[in-house]
Amino acid sequence: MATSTVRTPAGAPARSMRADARRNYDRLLNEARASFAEHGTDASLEDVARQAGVGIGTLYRHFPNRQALMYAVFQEALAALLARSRELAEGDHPCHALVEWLGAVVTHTGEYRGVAQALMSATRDETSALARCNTPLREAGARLLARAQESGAVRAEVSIDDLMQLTNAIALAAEQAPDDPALADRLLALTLQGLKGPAAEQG
Amino acid sequence: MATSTVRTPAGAPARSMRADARRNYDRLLNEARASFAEHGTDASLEDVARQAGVGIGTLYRHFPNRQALMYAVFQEALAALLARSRELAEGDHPCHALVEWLGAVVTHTGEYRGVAQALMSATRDETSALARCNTPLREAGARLLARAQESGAVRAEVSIDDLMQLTNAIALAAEQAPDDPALADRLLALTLQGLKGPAAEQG
DNA sequence: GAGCAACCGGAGGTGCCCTCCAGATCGCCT
DNA sequence: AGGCGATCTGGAGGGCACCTCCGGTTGCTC
Repeated sequence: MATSTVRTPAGAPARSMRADARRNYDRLLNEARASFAEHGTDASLEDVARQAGVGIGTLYRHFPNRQALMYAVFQEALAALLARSRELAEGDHPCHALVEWLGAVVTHTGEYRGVAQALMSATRDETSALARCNTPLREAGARLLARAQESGAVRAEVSIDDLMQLTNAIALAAEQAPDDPALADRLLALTLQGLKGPAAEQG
Repeated sequence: MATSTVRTPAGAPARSMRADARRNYDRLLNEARASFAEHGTDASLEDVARQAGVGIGTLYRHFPNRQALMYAVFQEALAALLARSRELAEGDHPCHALVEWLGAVVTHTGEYRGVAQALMSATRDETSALARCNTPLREAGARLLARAQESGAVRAEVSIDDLMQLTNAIALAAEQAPDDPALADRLLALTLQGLKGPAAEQG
């Protein structure tokens, strides 16, 4: 996966683009970012095109569907998350690292309302461009989880798929309650510690 | 809250309805139930009306918006959940009862794709008819949680709001992965037990 | 600067949402 | 029984968004 200086969002054109095309591509991407952040990922694509000063046909030329656009927008958040995972993988507190990274996932996902949902459904839909986001995320998470499990801090039965799915679910819950920004943290803490108290029955 | 033999879905007419009106109301409700189950709660309302053999205007007369229709459809599941909670509240295993009830919530929610999401956003939107679903659910959950906490099986800091939100989130995750029906159970189990293993660091 | 491939953009077909109101229908009342 | 008003019906219609398609335009190459 060659991540050169030029965006290569697996489906959007990367190699030598005509100057006007690149200009429009960038405008669209910027406008989509702003629009998704403000109105969520179900913002009107015609609005995005209009705001970008570009015809709707041009938008669809560059991004054949909404998912492709979301993928492109989500790219940099993805890169940041992968970088963070590498950073955390070198620290001394595997469990803490895992939880902190999951928190970062939730935060980044929450930047655009609707991304969590889209990522979740994309998990099982190979055809979606967004599915390509999930694989690297999953692998980054898997490394952190494995380390935490080796250290004994996390139970061995926990699977990375379940954990990522739950994290996405938490992100989704958090974005439904924008007036309670600490919700995500509390839910993650809940996940970490579980419900069980001192006198827990055995399940 | 008088639950007589006649449906009284708080917004849909209850008192003496003309015979033709009641007939259409019932047809619409049945068709909506089927349609939501098959296509999710974002099914076309015009389809619902068409399938019910009724004009679109009639649908909107009875259910001023999609939420009202969802509310009416979700009523019986809601009643079942409340009944189940009363049943479980009398058993001997408070923690087990709580978890089982949460499982039932996830199951019923999952019958209609989209309900989990709608319920979650309705939590913070008083104007929505669906918000009226949440309050009784929350209270039923609160009773079960309180009992589990009194018995010491569940940590005292856990709040019912967080727990319900997380449960909804799990329901949502589960409905995104229809090919893995056990996902919800695993995620609930994860919530119950937490990630922590034998040598957990303190968080 | 000529030619052509790449690109632009918006008209247009489709589908859905929701409103509105003229006409059909019901059921009470005499 | 039959009339009459309140109630209900249904679909036309305006608005919006999606996405496709293709005539016209632009940038790049030689």
